[in-house]
Amino acid sequence: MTGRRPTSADVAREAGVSRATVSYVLNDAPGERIAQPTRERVLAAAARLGYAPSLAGRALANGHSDIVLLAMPDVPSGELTSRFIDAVTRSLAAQGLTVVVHFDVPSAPRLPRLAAMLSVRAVLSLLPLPDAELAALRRLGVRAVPAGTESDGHAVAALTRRQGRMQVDHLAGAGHTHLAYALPADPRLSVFADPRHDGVRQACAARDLPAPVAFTVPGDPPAVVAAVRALLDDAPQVTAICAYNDEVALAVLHGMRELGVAVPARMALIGVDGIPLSAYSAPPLTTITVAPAAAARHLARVAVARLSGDRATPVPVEDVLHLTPRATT
Amino acid sequence: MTGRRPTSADVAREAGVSRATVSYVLNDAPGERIAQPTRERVLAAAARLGYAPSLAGRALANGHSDIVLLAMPDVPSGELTSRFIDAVTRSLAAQGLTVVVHFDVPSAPRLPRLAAMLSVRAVLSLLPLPDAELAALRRLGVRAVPAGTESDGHAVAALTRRQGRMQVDHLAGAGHTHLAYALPADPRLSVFADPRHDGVRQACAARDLPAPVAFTVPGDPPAVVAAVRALLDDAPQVTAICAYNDEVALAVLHGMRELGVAVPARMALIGVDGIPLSAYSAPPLTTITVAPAAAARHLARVAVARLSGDRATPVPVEDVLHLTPRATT
DNA sequence: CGGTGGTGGTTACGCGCGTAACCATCAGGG
DNA sequence: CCCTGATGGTTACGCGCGTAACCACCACCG
Repeated sequence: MTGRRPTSADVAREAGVSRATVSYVLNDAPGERIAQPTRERVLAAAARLGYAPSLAGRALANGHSDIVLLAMPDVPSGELTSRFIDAVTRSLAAQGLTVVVHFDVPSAPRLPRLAAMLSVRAVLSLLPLPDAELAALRRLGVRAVPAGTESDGHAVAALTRRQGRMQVDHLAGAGHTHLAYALPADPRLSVFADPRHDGVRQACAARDLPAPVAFTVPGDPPAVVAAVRALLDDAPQVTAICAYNDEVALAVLHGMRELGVAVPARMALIGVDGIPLSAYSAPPLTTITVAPAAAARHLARVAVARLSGDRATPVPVEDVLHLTPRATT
Repeated sequence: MTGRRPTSADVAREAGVSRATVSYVLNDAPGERIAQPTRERVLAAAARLGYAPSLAGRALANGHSDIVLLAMPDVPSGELTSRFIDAVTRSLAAQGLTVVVHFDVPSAPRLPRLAAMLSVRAVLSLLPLPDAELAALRRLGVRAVPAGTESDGHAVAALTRRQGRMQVDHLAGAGHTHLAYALPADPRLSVFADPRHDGVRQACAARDLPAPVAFTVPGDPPAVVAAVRALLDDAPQVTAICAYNDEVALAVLHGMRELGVAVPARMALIGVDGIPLSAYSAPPLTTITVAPAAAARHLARVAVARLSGDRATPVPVEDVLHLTPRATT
């Protein structure tokens, strides 16, 4: 009694039936052959004992568990990430699947090995998986479901590109023609920064504007000032900057302030994310605000839909992204 | 061959030995009874087949898996969180344990049930667990290992309190005697905000200063201005503010700017965290910088040490926290 | 030559579960 | 009265693994 968790045999004994009956009842067997009173006795006994089936036993018998492994890439994770995990967990739980998160830190068992060990039902991944891992997973008979690939409209990339286009739409609408794109220094962010850059380029091309001037914003304040000065010297025709995100934008803003550049008179600036601090800069930052809950729901829906094979009807983009005009444009 | 993953029986056949031998070799059985040439044949066969033991089978035989469930609280997670997960994963992997993360979102199977299903070795948790969950886990025979409790020096609380004390040390050292403490609005943050508040109070008491005036900083800009104005009106003697973290500090700074209050001349301000943006405000923010990697290692070490029952030798606090003096003090 | 003690394996079993195959009981029809 | 067909269960087996118990073999000693 003490410490040992109850097994289906305990439930069977308690209910006065065989173990098989317990199994049939608790799994709602398709060929329903158990009488109602018996069912109820079993359910009552299970409840009384606080019975929870052992995943190990079940996985062994079934050949696979009901675990879906969610592979998170090695990128700095923020609110969006945790909301995404939340949303995925929630919607898969509704299908009886349990989500377990694996952070792809350069340590720890590699993804395929862990997937094999857990006998997972599928591997879900927000970003495209490396080809090598994909192949290894397939070889193990594991369903790998990246939320899309670059070619067929990878969900994250699509959303990210869209943000870049919205930045350009706003700036071009205000009459700007020569734009720059401010990249973050952390190379791990390129999975997001590159598609956003693409979006900016595409939008410029669509409007017959010259290609945006790309420059990288370093991590420490003096270097930021130097980078901004270099941009002003090298590309004096630029009058507006699309920043990778609000953090980069606020760094650039700091550089402008240090150099005495008037914002937005001489240089307009727009970010992405709508972090709380974007409202508190001097001047407050214009940005493309992301509704994290809606974005996460959108991405989770795409991912989960691919799990069942079909394509999701995406959340309308207006619910996920919208322009927050403030004082830097 | 196609799709089916290899079992230890496959390895045994391949190596021309019995399954038991395979098991002994691969687990490095303590009473080493297998000859070296045989060992090597088995290891080679396992490698050739890409064998990975099934956790399900192993868990069933052992009565428990080698999984440690890391329970993450429902708090906004930042860089520290992911670094902590990384550090824990890394150090437990060294002990042959696999970390699996469960995000305590209000959906999804509750922690005790998931722990039972996975036959986990232990449940690790950064913050103290609710008593109800703790009891449920114990009843299931699962070792629950919160990284300390409030009473005996809970690791996160200790670190957090320390930050509050460091804030006061700096301000009092500069001659300030009447302090305020700026609380965040999000109630989920109280697990961190409260101990930090404690630290501030303790440090004030230790120096015979009056207790700090607490006030809450709301989420939207106009409300922030109002809150700051209220503080200035209600407690005009206050000359310095300890903010819960840099975000709160930057919000307060915005309020000061809007009200034309001179910082630091009329009001000094200090944050906690050392987020990148703290360097880019006008004026740049003085703060208690947290080295996220070191902090995560420290917390992970405490948690992992408790798993093996003993107490960790903590990382020297100077490696984790240090003062970054800038222009707001 | 019989016993004795290693050495290097093998055989046998059970962990908790799902499920195919089987069986007891009873009502109804020929 | 026997056979048939439901109905409502039960018994038996195997999933992949760890490990206790067992055994074949050989060297050595008395």
